Amino acid sequence: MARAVPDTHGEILAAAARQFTVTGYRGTSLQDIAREVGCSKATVLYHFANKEALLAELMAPAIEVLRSLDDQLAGLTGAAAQEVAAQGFVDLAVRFRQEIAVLRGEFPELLCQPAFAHIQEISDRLRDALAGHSDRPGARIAALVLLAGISEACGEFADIPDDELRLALLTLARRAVEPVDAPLPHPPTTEDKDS
Amino acid sequence: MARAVPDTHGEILAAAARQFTVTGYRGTSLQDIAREVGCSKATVLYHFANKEALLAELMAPAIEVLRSLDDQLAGLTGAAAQEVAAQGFVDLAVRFRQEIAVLRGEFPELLCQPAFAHIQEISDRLRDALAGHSDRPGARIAALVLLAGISEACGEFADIPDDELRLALLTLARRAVEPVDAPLPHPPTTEDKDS
DNA sequence: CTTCCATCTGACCGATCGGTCAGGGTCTGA
DNA sequence: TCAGACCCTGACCGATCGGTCAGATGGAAG
Repeated sequence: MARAVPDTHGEILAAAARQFTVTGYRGTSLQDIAREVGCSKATVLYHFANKEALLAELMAPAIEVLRSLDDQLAGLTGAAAQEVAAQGFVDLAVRFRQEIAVLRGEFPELLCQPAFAHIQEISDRLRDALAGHSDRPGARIAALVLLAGISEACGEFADIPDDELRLALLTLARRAVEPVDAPLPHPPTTEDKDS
Repeated sequence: MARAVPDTHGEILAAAARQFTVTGYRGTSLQDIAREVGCSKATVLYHFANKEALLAELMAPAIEVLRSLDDQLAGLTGAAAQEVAAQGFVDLAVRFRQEIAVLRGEFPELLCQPAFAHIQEISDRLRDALAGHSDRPGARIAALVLLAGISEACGEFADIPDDELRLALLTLARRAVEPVDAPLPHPPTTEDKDS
């Protein structure tokens, strides 16, 4: 009753997020987004400088969290780094299921855009942390498979509640990560003080 | 041996494979492929009916192997299904690193093309087998993360020899798969006899 | 020589892309 | 009443896309 304030800006953002996850960034045209919102393509470009700016605003919160995770990771090594990386990334992936799914496959090209500067380096560090900073191929491979798999997968479980998905992914990550430093079967209760 | 037979057909195929893995199917134009081969765009379309036919011929061997894996999987249950699915898919992913990387992210749209009929159902069955045919969310999630992760990742390890990559991925898969109710009745892998 | 056929090409097509632009409504505050 | 900010639009632009087509080239067969 009060007022039907349109909030076209937000509607465009939401429609873009929906379409990007289905058809991908490249595969979604501004026309498609405008059609879903019910406005003209020119309106989309009135609210956003260009298509890239739309994507950047869409991804901003997720990128912010990724950056702070990167800060947390700085200085950590070994099993501690693995645990923080796993927890942090699973949290991030679950919270931003849609946003992360947007990047699906178009990662390499999208990373060239200035809005995503340094994202490549950050995810490289994240992968390195998840591998326990080991250079063993097995550890590196496991880390990459986990990161890619979680990213790819969590967009497809829209029906599973956040908590359940987070728990399942974290359990999986802990099981899948290649144990570092001490491949012995005894429980890893001791945190390493040096490396 | 000094034969200067051009084999333009094969060169186009190889160039397309290379470019698709880097820029994706949608992101690669026929012009791009022609430029790399050193011929005209019309030549590409002389050798292939259209862009989709090029992709189809590129993926045919991988799809054939995927189909036969699907046949092997029929009738298997529990841990046996998990093991066969893991081994089969890791083999396939390593052998067809490039081909699989092509589909990167564009899976949902590409699957609509007639050349890829039933691929969706086959990979659903594969995922189900890897989950030990369990309907527990944890098992389903682990299976999807593994399939997606392995697909995504193995294209990035061009520097690692097949054998090493296969072993690392298989070890990871066995570690990451959620164990089904019934453990393996006998020590796993009486393998090492396969060709 | 002529004929034939496989190969290859430049010119061209319609469609669609992201993006620009001038201008038309609508609301508000002076 | 009017100026100006805000929101929105149709028409249009150049570029590029996948794809078509008539014709040039060159080697083998007759």
